[in-house]
Amino acid sequence: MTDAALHIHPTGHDHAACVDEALETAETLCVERGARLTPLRRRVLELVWSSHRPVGAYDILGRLDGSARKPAPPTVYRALDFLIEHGLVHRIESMNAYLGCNHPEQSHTGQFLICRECGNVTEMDDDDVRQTLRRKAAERGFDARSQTVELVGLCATCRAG
Amino acid sequence: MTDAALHIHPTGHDHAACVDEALETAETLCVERGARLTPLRRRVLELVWSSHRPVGAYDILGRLDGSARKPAPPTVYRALDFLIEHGLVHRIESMNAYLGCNHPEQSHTGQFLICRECGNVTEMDDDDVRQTLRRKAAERGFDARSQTVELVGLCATCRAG
DNA sequence: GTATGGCCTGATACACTGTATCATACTACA
DNA sequence: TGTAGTATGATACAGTGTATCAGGCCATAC
Ligand SMILES: [Zn+2]
Ligand SMILES: [Zn+2]
Ligand SMILES: [Zn+2]
Ligand SMILES: [Zn+2]
Repeated sequence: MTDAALHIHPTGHDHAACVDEALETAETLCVERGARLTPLRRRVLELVWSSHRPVGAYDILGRLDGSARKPAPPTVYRALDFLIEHGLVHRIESMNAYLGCNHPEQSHTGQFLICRECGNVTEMDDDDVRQTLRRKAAERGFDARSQTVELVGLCATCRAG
Repeated sequence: MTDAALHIHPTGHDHAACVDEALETAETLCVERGARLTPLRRRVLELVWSSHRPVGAYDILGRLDGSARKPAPPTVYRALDFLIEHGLVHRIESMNAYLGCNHPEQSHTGQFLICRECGNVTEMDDDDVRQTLRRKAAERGFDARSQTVELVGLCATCRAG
């Protein structure tokens, strides 16, 4: 599972540490909330975190295949639903794919920066942006309850390279 | 979709005028640009404009059926690609559906206010929002080239009603 | 200890969304 | 008229997501 293709993040950071931290945070959070991070859900979360690029549900499904049984689509989607509900994973709407969140403490919807070159996605989670959108919508009489913000462009690394 | 979402609230506006204007603007624009707004593309645009709610590709496909021949999916998707390319239609990523644009003069990507009650969607196209997002992304070294902004909430009418 | 109820997973089948590919028809222009 | 480019028809398939029912696991109550 240490597929090199999954670790092409150009910053050369220690991604194993990202995964470890994400899993540990998830454990802690679920204990606090009385939510059950079952082995399956934990495994799905780990697979979502296999890189900083969004992962498709069927990619996850395929990689779960290594286990004894061959799970079916609902298995993955249910696990993803759980993880999303607890803020551990975000869905990238424009890609039909899923991305791990690295600060799931408070539930939120971030803003996503999608690099069209390397495919990496980073989350902004900027409160100014959130408030600006809320206000601009309110000026038009619209009460915004959830926000989807996804920007496509070039990340710092790919601009430099 | 819930029953409520299927209900178009009675804003009482003359929607036939919306459609007429949209089609006329499209005609003009395509002539200016040397683009060919063929009967099929015009019909698809008309169907997208059948309401202020995003329309699915297969909904369009179904309604095209009234014609002599029964078109296939690629027919609709190609027409939609053309319309999107010319800014006449936007794709709502979070709904896998398509919405007519009422100011397609300059190509743009707007911000969409999606009412979860009535399903109507209005476009903001606010330059402050656009610039704020560009700037915030740039602060993180990210060069944003396109933006997807979709807010879900309650429209003015549904809040009042 | 057993029963009950809730939650999690397995499994089948299907619905919805979008694309690859090749063939045919139409348009514009030389 | 011939030809190149564009638009549509048609078939088949790929990718994404859900409905539904059945079985398994675990905690609490009796
Ligand atoms: Zn990492
Ligand atoms: Zn990049
Ligand atoms: Zn209207
Ligand atoms: Zn509404």
